[in-house]
Amino acid sequence: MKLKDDRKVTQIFQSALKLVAKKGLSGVTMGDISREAGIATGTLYVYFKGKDELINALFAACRENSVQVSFKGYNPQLPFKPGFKNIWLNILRYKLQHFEEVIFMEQCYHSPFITADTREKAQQLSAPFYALMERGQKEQLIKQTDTGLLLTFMLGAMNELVKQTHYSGITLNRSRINSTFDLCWDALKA
Amino acid sequence: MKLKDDRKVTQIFQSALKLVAKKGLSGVTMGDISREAGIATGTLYVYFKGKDELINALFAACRENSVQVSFKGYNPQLPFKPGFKNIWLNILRYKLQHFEEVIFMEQCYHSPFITADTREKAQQLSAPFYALMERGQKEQLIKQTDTGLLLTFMLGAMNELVKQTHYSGITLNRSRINSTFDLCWDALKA
DNA sequence: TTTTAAAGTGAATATATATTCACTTATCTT
DNA sequence: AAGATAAGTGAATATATATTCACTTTAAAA
Repeated sequence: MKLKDDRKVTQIFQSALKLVAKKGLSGVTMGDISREAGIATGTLYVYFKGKDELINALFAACRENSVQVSFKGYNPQLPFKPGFKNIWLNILRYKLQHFEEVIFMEQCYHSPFITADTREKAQQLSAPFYALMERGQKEQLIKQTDTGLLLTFMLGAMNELVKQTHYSGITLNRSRINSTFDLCWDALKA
Repeated sequence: MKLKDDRKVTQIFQSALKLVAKKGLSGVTMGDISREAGIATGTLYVYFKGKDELINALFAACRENSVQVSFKGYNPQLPFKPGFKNIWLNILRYKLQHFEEVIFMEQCYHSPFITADTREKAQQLSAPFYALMERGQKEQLIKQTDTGLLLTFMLGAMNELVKQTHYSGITLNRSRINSTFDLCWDALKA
């Protein structure tokens, strides 16, 4: 028999992301999403039990995807700084290319949609980032401050940078990206 | 005859902030707000034309207040770094003490509630911050990078730090605050 | 090709939420 | 104290939104 189409889920997700980035979580209805995705409202309920499940699934998917992409090409054998920059660039590129996800995740953080379970699973995916900072600290390259604080500082700054870049319409060229990296590195370096 | 009570507006604002921080903008209803404020739903409409106006007014009030507090005690005659740290501390303290506003502002940024006009007026209040960074650059103390970028970096990092602090339940003691300042300063300094 | 079951539909329904309004209460003025 | 006006109320109404379901379409299996 016919099978649920993965591409359709992607399409639903894309539509939801686009709308949330434009109108915020509070401004998006199931009707909006289905219209944007070019499907009937009822079809959303074929794929998801309801709005809550849709939002939670999208949240989880974004998180998994972004973490997975972040460590692409990272080789722990290589020296710390280039490895760190590699990951930093992966994160930045991902956020720039998936601006809508940045906004969506931010909006979700304080919404009643995201369940404790979803939140917890997302948090668990942070482990590799903590490990990275700890390595930098062991090698005396990174400040001996609470790793949670360092990560939050870095990722918070990056998020806001991505937003500013998006709104100002500036395209980050290589030199601009490098000077942005220097801001981060100078902050974190021991 | 009787006058609309300023304290009641404050009470409404406080209730809205508290609820938005807990449930997100999408999860808060006019009924919730009135219940939390201990008044009838109809009373909200004595003070505000509707939900939109309430949210916009709150947004503007938060923004004005935070900017005003930021420059408290700043004396441009004094050297840059202590003046900068003074402002930085003002901002951090404000955000820590008004955590709910941090969340509210973040949630609002991509909501359909905030009008272009409100947004513009908020943006105009940023001028003193830009001027501050420009001064630092003139004195060769701050990196010669786009001031918007520098500010975004700093404020984004601070926001996220405040959130992390809040969730982890850690109280920032003096030494912890200082090391956090060092992260910011090291990032920005020339 | 026919059969079968899942995928897809969208108008109808249920639910949640904003807003109104006829009325009550509080406060100021004379 | 009486009259006048604004503030406050909350049930009733209007509106927006999520969700359902009887039905149609599609595609795999027989």
